[in-house]
Amino acid sequence: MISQKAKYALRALVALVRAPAESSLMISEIARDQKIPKKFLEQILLELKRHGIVMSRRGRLGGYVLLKPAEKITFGEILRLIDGPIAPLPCLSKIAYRRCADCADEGSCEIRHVFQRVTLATREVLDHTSLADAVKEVLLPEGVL
Amino acid sequence: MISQKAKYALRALVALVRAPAESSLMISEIARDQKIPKKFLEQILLELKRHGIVMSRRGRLGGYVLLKPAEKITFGEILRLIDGPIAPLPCLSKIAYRRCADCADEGSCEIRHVFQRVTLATREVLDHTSLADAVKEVLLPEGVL
DNA sequence: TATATCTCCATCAAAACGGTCGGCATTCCG
DNA sequence: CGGAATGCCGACCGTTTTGATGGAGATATA
Repeated sequence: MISQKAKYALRALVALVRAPAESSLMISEIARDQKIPKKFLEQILLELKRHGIVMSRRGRLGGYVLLKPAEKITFGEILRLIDGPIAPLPCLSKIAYRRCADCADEGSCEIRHVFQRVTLATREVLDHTSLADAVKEVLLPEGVL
Repeated sequence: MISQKAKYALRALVALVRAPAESSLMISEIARDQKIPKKFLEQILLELKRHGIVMSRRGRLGGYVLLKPAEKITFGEILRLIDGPIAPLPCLSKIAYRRCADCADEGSCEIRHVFQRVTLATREVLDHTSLADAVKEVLLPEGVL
């Protein structure tokens, strides 16, 4: 399961993608529309800002905008940023590799072997699906992809 | 990430698969060989027993044996049993479906749409890989599958 | 009967999760 | 210039989950 926080982050970003071009959205707008606790969303957007996903303006007429084109922001990127590694085992993670303390030899670890396949399949989807893709898909009739 | 507990469960089961036919393994043997905290393993095996995966004998010469052939025990089954749903969103789970409180319409939820693909890919691997498969794979040279 | 094993229940510390609060900094508008 | 609206930031907090550990009891063998 992905965290509630990650879900909120993705929903907020989708909202920004759907916003009229060049216009920004305020935390409170997104919070209201997406039913996200406002103060929690604040934290999330701040984190996304620190990682260069969005930018913000303060004061009256403040708000958030995407910093990169929606085509260049993948689900994998956001998920790693909020929830950490995508791989189901630390010894399979790209961004946070750690040996399993109890594992004698990774090459002959049956569990690793199986989850390696899971990891590849998952990454295939998450690292090749952008926010733009996600928004587009929903507009199309069922089963197009 | 799967839990440490699930990892232990899978390692213990693999150990049972690898054990000489018809012979049982004691908690303490498995714990020693697989470097799993003994008391924790005890709980895990008990849980597997309650779910009909293994059976046990008490007293001197006691121990655990698989209750089903290794070909019939999948990674998905064990994982669901120990860690709960495999799906990354509650609204995509087979065994514990729950609506997302904040989601107006599942059909038009961009996030759900993307993670649906992840879920299918993950299930494809986990529900079609048995303990027997896992043990076999490791014996074979790289890249056979 | 002595001993080794599984069983069962209770407890526990640490971390993660999902928020919430209050104050400060910046920007706009009148 | 002053006030209001907005984002920024750090601290805090209650609950649940995780990863165990401890101890007494049941059961089987020799």
